[in-house]
Amino acid sequence: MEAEPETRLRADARRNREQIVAAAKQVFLESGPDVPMEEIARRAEVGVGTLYRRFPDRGELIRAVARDNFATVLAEATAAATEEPNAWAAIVRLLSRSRELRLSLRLALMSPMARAIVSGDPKTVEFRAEMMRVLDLLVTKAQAEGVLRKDVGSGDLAVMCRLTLERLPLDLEVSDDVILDRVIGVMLDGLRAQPGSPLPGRPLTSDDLSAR
Amino acid sequence: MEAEPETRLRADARRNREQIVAAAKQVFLESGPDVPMEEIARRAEVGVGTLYRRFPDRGELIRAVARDNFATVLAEATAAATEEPNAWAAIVRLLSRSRELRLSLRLALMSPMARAIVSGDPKTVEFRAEMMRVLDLLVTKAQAEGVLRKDVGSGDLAVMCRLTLERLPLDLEVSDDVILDRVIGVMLDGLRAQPGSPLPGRPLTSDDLSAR
Amino acid sequence: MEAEPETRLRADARRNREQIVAAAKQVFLESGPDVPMEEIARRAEVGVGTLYRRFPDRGELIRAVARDNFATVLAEATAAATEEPNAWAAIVRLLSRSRELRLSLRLALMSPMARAIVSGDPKTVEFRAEMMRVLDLLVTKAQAEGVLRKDVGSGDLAVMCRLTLERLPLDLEVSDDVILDRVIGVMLDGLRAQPGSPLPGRPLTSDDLSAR
Amino acid sequence: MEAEPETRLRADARRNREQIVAAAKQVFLESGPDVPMEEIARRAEVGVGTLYRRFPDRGELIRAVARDNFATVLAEATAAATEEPNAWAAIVRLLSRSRELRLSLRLALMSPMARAIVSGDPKTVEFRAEMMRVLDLLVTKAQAEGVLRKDVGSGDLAVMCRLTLERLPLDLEVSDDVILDRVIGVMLDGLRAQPGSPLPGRPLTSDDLSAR
DNA sequence: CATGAATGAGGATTCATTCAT
DNA sequence: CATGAATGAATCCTCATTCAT
Repeated sequence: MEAEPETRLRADARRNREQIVAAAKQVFLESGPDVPMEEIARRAEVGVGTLYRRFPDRGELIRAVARDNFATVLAEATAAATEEPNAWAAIVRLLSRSRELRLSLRLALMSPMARAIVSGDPKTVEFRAEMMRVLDLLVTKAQAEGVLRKDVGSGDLAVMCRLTLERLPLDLEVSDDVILDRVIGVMLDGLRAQPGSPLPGRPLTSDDLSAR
Repeated sequence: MEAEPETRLRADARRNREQIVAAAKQVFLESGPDVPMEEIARRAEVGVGTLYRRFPDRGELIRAVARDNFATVLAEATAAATEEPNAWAAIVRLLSRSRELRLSLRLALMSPMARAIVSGDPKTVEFRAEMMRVLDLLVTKAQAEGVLRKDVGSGDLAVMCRLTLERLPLDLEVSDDVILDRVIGVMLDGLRAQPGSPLPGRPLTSDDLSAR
Repeated sequence: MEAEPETRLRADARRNREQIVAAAKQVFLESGPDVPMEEIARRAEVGVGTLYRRFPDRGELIRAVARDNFATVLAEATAAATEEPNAWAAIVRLLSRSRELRLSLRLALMSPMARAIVSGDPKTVEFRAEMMRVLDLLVTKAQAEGVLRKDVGSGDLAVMCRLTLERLPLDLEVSDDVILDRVIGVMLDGLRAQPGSPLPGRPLTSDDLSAR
Repeated sequence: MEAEPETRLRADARRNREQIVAAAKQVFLESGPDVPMEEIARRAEVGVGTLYRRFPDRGELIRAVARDNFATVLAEATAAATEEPNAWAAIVRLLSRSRELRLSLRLALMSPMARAIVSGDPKTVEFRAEMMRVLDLLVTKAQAEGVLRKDVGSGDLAVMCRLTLERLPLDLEVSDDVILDRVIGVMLDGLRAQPGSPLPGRPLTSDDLSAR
């Protein structure tokens, strides 16, 4: 799903690049986006030099990891929209299954620095646009199906997805997944078309989430 | 609401301490928990030396900021429980008003390092215990009132509070607050005692959230 | 002769600063302007940190050394102009005695990088202006005295001074000083008002040497 | 004028070698002898690998560039001695025309490191010997012609040539060439057999300039 | 007791050189 | 043989922490 960057690389160089991104993702998750580059290189079983040849600075690496995640998230969203029998099922799957995505976007959440880097990336904008396109569709359809309450928009849905990506602060007895699944359950119930209390404001659209 | 540490300090020393914690909170929020100590000192209009006299190392400072936040959060929770006419109203207020707390606990969420430091602090355990005590009470009462669905526990409520503390990643057109208020609305509807779909697992209790 | 930078520094800090500049001058001369900062720090008997506190980067240090040299050169020029009985004698002394200055300005001659840094410094401009002021005076007076040929200007003199600052490439049997004194002798003879062949172009003035 | 090294190389290999030396000369001049090898390779439109095949290390490359310059300088000196009608004319041409050589030897002047490498090269010794042979001849003849003052030797002449190779520090309004031509004019006048003041010491011979 | 200087370990980054393709 | 990738040592620079003033 990635595009041009690694278009023509010698076979081994490409493999290296992938190893590095994978290692970085892992290490960032474990220890935050400030881990020594050397640590990342070690995990990727590469010399620091190689890492730097591929990613001129930490920012570039962060961007690469983020893009990689975007691709995964988008793929899952598209799959849900495509494979599920109806839109509501897709939404349920998206929120629930995003458990598998939880590991991903957390990167951008960590340090303000990382946040800034990712936000500044044009690819981020692209990703967001595509993601919202998918969500828009789902929301419209699910509302037509009569299952989704009318006063929510794709923007609201996006925010809920985002929230479930959160890493809960501590090592708990119960796993993050179990816990979040319950919260998601509550949210899904809250999303159902029912007498429920009206939400403040108006449905958030994809436009509401455009940066700035 | 702070406790013993600064029990007996000369007036000016106490003022220093407070300035430092305030500056640290601010700076941590802006630039993450890795900002140079010197930066914090500058903001607090103190020399680094003074900062170090008060907080022997960065960890101590992070702990102090966290404790300060705990105090605030707890105060708000207690106030809600006390002042609202019924438990459900208190819960609504807690979730909604936590908007005012949003700025607070984010600290612990930033770097894995900060997380570790805060978790390791006995005060954190104390805080959590007290907080859960309040929530337990609210949940029980609200369920007795017949408004809160029976299959949620104080643990579930805690997690939802926590989620609303999240800083959304980007500068959006619509403010974080507005957005989160809508999600909270959905959650509250989902929390109502209604035919809604059963949640997975069993109600989370305060014990389920004990660390480790 | 240096001005504000070290205006109010604690006694020891000031001493450190001076030690560093002295060490840097020495080391730059020995090994060029690319020597490891650590080497300079070692020579100055300071930690690298201290060096960096005083001179945020290598450029700043180079600038400081250059300014220090400017002061020395200017002092010598002024002294020559003041103390010698007539302008010709001052010129002779300037060219000959610049032997003592030889060690100095070589810095700027070394790497293109160093050159760039020094040229970009406003203090360099100031220095040059003052220096040319002195030379202008000397040239005018010496020509009035009838000793200096009429077709040279202060610019020409400046260039000759500059050339004598050159470090001769190799370790020779005969010292650089002896050798250069002879060249200077030839130049001085060539500068005398005499039938000698006319020089190409017109006398170089201080303006001709203005940068750009 | 180069000798054995590339005696038998395939035509394209030789071309490569020449491109590299040319690029290196250019780049050294622009940015000093510490430019990344990769930069040189790029300019020569070769891979680093190729560069390293030809010149096992940076020193070797510097040496090659220096030797190349030596050849040029020597050729010019010989031409002057041969083609000019008399020795004085040859000397004048040598000093003046060395304008064309100015670009050359500056290399050795840059960093102490480069200096060391070049000095250590046996070819440098050879070059110097040949050069001094030519100068010796010129000096003797020019003195016999009665034009050159008696108290200078070939060593003095060599030093003057060297000085005119200097790059003047800054971007001036007037070009380096014009300026240096005037200084050379002064020197030439000073070199004329005339009552001028006696030079210090004794004429420098080629021996005086032997290294060490 | 406050201050800001000094220290030095640690992490980022570059680049000479080697080596697989 | 040419190429460009990989390596890692060397150097820059920052910042937590200590200590003299």
